Amino acid sequence: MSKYEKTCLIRGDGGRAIRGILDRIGDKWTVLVVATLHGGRMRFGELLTRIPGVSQRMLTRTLRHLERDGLVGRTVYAEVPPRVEYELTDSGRTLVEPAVMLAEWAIENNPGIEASQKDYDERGQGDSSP
Amino acid sequence: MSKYEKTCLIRGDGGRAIRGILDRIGDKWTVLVVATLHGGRMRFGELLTRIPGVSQRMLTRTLRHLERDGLVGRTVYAEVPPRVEYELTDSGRTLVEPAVMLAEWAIENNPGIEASQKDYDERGQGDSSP
DNA sequence: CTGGATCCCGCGTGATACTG
DNA sequence: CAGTATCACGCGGGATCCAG
Repeated sequence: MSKYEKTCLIRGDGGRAIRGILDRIGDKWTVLVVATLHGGRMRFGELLTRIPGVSQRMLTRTLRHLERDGLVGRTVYAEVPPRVEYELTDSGRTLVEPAVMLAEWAIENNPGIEASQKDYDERGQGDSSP
Repeated sequence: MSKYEKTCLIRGDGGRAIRGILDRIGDKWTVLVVATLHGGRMRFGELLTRIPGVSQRMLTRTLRHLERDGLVGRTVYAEVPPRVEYELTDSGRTLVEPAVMLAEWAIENNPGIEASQKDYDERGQGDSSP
């Protein structure tokens, strides 16, 4: 029995666990937030700046979800100009590793995948006309 | 510089690569299909049976996407009762490994995450009433 | 058996404006 | 600066019917 079959992604739960995680990190911003936060604790505005394209709303949502999951810690400073800082929890940090695995795979395979897509798309058009 | 910073998920592309992959495997069925297909080549109906809850439409869609990405191979047998078999390509197989990483993480951390969620949700309710 | 076509709903996502 | 509220849109994804 291989290592894969042991873990095998789908267990008795029909893949509930893995699906739960994928629902979480599969959304548009979670991974980028975690990745950015991996650089260290930082405040809301900084995240907003560092993550290109994210909206306030989405950043807030994502952070709340991560907080709820116990992957990100939130610290509010009772100051006149409000300051809130976020940081990965220990749990959150453990997520970075598998995420990096995936990222490495992604970076390595993206060219091939895009090529394959292009190939696939072109083939679909030019096969019926001689 | 740590290994993470080297790969760092967000590169010059602002996370395009990783986001591309996440868009792919982040959908509801891709990972389960890949995981199931990791058990060996099998036909459409078999996948439909093995993956609980997936609809015909979604299975077809997912397989098409994976095929387009070059992660899954599709073989059609010109028989009277149509038979189509799917199997992971070499590229597809390389995806299994990082996916398993994630799955292991998911299975290991799911309990903690769900506990954290429950905790978070309860805290939100009972803090204002003395 | 395989899988395309259609209809339909809910939710994720984003733009904008407002509050503390 | 941090966060919420509201609205509007598009797409994922399920059910169902039809075709080769």
